[in-house]
Amino acid sequence: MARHPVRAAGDRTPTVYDVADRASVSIATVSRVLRTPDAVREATRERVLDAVRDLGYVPSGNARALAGRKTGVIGLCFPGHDALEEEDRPAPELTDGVRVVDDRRRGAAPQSPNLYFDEVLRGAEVEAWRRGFALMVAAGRGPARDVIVNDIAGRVDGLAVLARTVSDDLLVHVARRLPVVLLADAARTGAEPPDGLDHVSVDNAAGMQALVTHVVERLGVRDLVYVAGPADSPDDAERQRGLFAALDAAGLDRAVVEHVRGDFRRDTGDAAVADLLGRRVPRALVCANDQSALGALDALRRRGLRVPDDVYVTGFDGLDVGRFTEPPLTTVAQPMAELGRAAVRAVVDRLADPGAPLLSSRLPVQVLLRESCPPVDTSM
Amino acid sequence: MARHPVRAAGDRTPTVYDVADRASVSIATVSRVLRTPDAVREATRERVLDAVRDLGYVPSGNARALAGRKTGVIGLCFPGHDALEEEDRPAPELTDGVRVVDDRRRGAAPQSPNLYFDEVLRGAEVEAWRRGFALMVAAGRGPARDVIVNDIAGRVDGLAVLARTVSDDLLVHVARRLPVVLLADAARTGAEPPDGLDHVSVDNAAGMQALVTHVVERLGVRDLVYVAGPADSPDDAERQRGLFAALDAAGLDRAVVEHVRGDFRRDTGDAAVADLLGRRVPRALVCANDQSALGALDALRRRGLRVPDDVYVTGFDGLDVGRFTEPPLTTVAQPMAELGRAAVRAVVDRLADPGAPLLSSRLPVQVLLRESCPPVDTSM
DNA sequence: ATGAAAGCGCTAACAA
DNA sequence: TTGTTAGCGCTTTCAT
Repeated sequence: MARHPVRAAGDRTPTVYDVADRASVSIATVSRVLRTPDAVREATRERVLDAVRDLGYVPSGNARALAGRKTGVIGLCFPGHDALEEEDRPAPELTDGVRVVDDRRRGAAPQSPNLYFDEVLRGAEVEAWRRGFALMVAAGRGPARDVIVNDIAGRVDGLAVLARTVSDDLLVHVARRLPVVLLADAARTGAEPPDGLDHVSVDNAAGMQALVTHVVERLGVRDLVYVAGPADSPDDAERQRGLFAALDAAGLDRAVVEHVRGDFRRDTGDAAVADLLGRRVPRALVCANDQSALGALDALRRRGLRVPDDVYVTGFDGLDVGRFTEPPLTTVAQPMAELGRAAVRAVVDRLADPGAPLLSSRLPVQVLLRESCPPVDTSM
Repeated sequence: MARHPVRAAGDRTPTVYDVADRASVSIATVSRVLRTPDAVREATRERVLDAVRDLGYVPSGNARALAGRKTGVIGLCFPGHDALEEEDRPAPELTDGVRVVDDRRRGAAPQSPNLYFDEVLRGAEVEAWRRGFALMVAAGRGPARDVIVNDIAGRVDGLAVLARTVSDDLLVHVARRLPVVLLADAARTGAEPPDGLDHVSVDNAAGMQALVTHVVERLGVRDLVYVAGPADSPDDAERQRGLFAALDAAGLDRAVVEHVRGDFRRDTGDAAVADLLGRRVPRALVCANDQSALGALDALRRRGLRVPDDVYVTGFDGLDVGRFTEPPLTTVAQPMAELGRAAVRAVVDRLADPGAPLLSSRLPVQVLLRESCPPVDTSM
């Protein structure tokens, strides 16, 4: 068994010139063999391919991109993965020991990593592959964010950026060089979104409106509490708009709805709700996202309240876990993977036709009625 | 509001030369301002920066990488996302309609996308960011796989590849050009893993052994069924090794264990188990992964069998959903994100010291005992 | 502190 | 069918 890396430390990585030499052809022919094989006589091609094999030649993507004026890469930037960025854990243990731990339920469930971005990323990856592009990702954290985005912008053909990842200024700056599409940029409070960019987002407001309409009109609930997200979240703002729209349409006073300010995380959903429940128990708890709803479910269970019999609970996002909770969680499913795909599609389209009119698409959402807030009132 | 993209269709993207012209300096100075700002007089620097701003200049990463002989990018290759690759769904609807659907539990749960890779990717991304690298991903599908990997290999400084993504030949080929680390390459059946590469994997065998030891020794189970994975899965092979090791150590005949061949997917776990249960009901169902275990849970519930009272069920992977099932799923948690981080770390280390001895590390796993197969027998 | 000039490894005319 | 030759946009000595 080898005791050292495949590549000897002193090896210079071979270039077209090396291959050309070894195959006794010009570098142009080497290039042709790789890019347009049919334009080369069979025998020559074989010789070149052999040389490639013998030398372990891998063409430099950078040189190729430079000469060809395109990279074949699309960049995807989104905010950092919160769960992992905070804890600065120790180096992993490399022991062979297997710990066996009692992990039965105790207290509130810890925050799980944000699955939202994972799915967007997955969708983007799939679409990029289909279109023959590679994908470069940067989940920005901290001040280095702008630097890295700028950096990435210089190595791709187009960029998809999730809202609020980087400053608008930077966005506009790089958009002068390459196509940029903005993802999930919900209605902003105050500032206008950067102009001149393609947008792809999800219809938060309509989804929440449909859900709440179901709750108040179909289930006849008059007493509900909204467990909000962070005050500065555009997503939350949009969802609240939908909430109010539904109330208005049903002729309900907005004041009937109490707001509990959460932060989209599971433990807060839990804490905020636990606090609220000490005072009063509404008929329905409409949560701004699934994580909070999961927290609420936990809090309710610990207080011995039954869902949906005593309280209806709804979430928003459509996380997979929602199908496995007890009871399964009613929610509004966002087409997250679809969002990623649509983003890549938008970039590629813009690349193909730089002059096309600006795109601003909203992907439809879906209300999934499950046991935590069922299609009809089954509590009687 | 703008009705056209920021970048006018005819704009040539500005280069160092344009910036240099506008700032009345040489291109060398422009480069210095960007790379080593302190080596430039303040006034000059300002002028250059202004020009950068005015022109919307973003340096070409490719040119930079070419001249600098390094890209600052690490590549990550893994097998395609199965869930999405199969269905070739229609273009998304762009209507504003919100569908409201009854999504209450009916029958087996559909397959959810493979969360395994998502987490590895997340870990890799975090570590890459920390080390100042960008990450380029390719989830290969189909025959184009090798092509794209080769392609990516040409545009990164190092590569992390999940086992079985591409042919060994290709792996060895590209490893001659840059550092390659192989991920989760479990013991193979037959062929030797490519030599001369760094390896990072997870201790499948030890994990399964610890889990089964618990089942047979602590819980005293003698009648168990193993719901296996695909016959060609090295992961499954390792887990089976662990299973047998535990049986041997407990003095149990391997023949007491019936194998049900599954394929790691939720619906098969369900189908295979449903079939089995028609014939006999063992005391414990040891599943090769969590997805199958989830399917098993479903099948058991539909037959009115109680977990853990009638049957113990265990999984393997440590997916987050396992904490929310009824009952919560006992499993072996793989440090998936850690795997991604370790991979990037290995690549970066190899880059730093090409001559270092080969790395072959196994990350420890953790047995999580939850209600589906608890620490002690509580059924009496 | 700044400039001139030589590449980095490849593609794409244009010639032959 | 194959070779010659300009760049692609940047970094980096080496001078000045």
